[in-house]
Amino acid sequence: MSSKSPDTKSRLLDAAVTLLEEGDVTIRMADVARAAGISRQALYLHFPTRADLLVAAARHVETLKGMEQRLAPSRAAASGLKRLDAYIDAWAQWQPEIHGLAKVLMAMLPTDDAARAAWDDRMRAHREGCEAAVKALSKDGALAPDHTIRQATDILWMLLSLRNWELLTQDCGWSQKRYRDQTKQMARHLLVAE
Amino acid sequence: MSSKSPDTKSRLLDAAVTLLEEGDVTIRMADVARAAGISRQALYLHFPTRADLLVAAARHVETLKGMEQRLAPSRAAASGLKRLDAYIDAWAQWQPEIHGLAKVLMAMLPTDDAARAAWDDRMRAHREGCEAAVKALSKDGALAPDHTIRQATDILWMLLSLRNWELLTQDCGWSQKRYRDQTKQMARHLLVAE
DNA sequence: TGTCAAGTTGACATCGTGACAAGTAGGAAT
DNA sequence: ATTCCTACTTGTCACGATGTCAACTTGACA
Repeated sequence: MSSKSPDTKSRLLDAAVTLLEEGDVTIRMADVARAAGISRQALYLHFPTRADLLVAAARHVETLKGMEQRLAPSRAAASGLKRLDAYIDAWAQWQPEIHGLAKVLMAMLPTDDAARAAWDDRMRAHREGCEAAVKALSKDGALAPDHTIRQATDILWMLLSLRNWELLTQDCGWSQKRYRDQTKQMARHLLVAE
Repeated sequence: MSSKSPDTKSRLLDAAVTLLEEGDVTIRMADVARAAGISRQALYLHFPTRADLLVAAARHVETLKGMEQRLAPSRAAASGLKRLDAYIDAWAQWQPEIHGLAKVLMAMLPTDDAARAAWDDRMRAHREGCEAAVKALSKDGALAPDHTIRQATDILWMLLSLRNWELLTQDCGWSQKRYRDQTKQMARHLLVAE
């Protein structure tokens, strides 16, 4: 599969991720190649299109930053409520780190199918996390009775969307801590039975 | 100000809006010109850049569809709660109509300053609507005590964001009615004192 | 020594934006 | 009747970014 030189490939991905994290939204193939110290043409040997590169970068950043480990506290939580809180903790910490990349990917969604696929893939993974939290609540009998599992998952997924994080922290100027605490509280109001 | 031929200009805007509503995301200057029945170059006489055109289209669509009138029921509402509901009604009806345009504009936000300005302008107007609803609630003593006006406005604004509408109706498959009713209910849970 | 993988340079096609120039049709001014 | 102006025409061109193609180099391995 991934022939070529593996370290060059990851050097390219690292370079892409770094540029994206710096907020370079108009990231060009030439930029990434230069940042990784190879020629623009060689970049095409590893990633045939710009979309391929960005999609790979999106996956790379997750393994790079150990998303799995961060979710461990949530999975291990004793109660549904704690699981929900722990998931929101992990997610709130995660969001600013992937913001640069997410912005670029989001901008590509309307026009680029590959970006759309990568995005949907990541969002589905996130949705599963939401669903697990909702199910844990339900198991405890803590889920508000006016919601099905499906519907509650929809709501939590919406509440925790990247866009909402962006809106509250960037546009409304909420601090990271405030985002986290308020979001937890909102999740409770929306999902948890009194 | 707007010299040239006024009817050509609005024909161009109509054409742009129509194309955008059809969901043509990769809308090109040539497409709009052709749809309006003039040459591509003439289009540049009216709108110097693509961003100018799209920004004008964004403003055009609001006057075209009478956003002002639709907000009348909200403004006239007798209680804070009714005002909130009426505002959500108007907004829920509005969102699908501007979705195509909003998608294109949103895609331009990261790179285009003019698009950013137009977007911020629209969002600020929307935010003022949210704030008015929150203030009406507060006046009735119906606002949940753990929120300032500012904070409650932030939350309502987030809840009613276009992205959330998109997420719930497109990705989660909620019907328009369900979006409306659920959103009303969520707004109550988040903002209204019990 | 020959071969293969990974990269190099350089030229090129394509597409959309936007600038620029020169020409034309029709109406209004004097 | 002529002149001027406005809105529009056609045509050309520069630019920037993506992606393709061909020919050459270099280092490792067998």
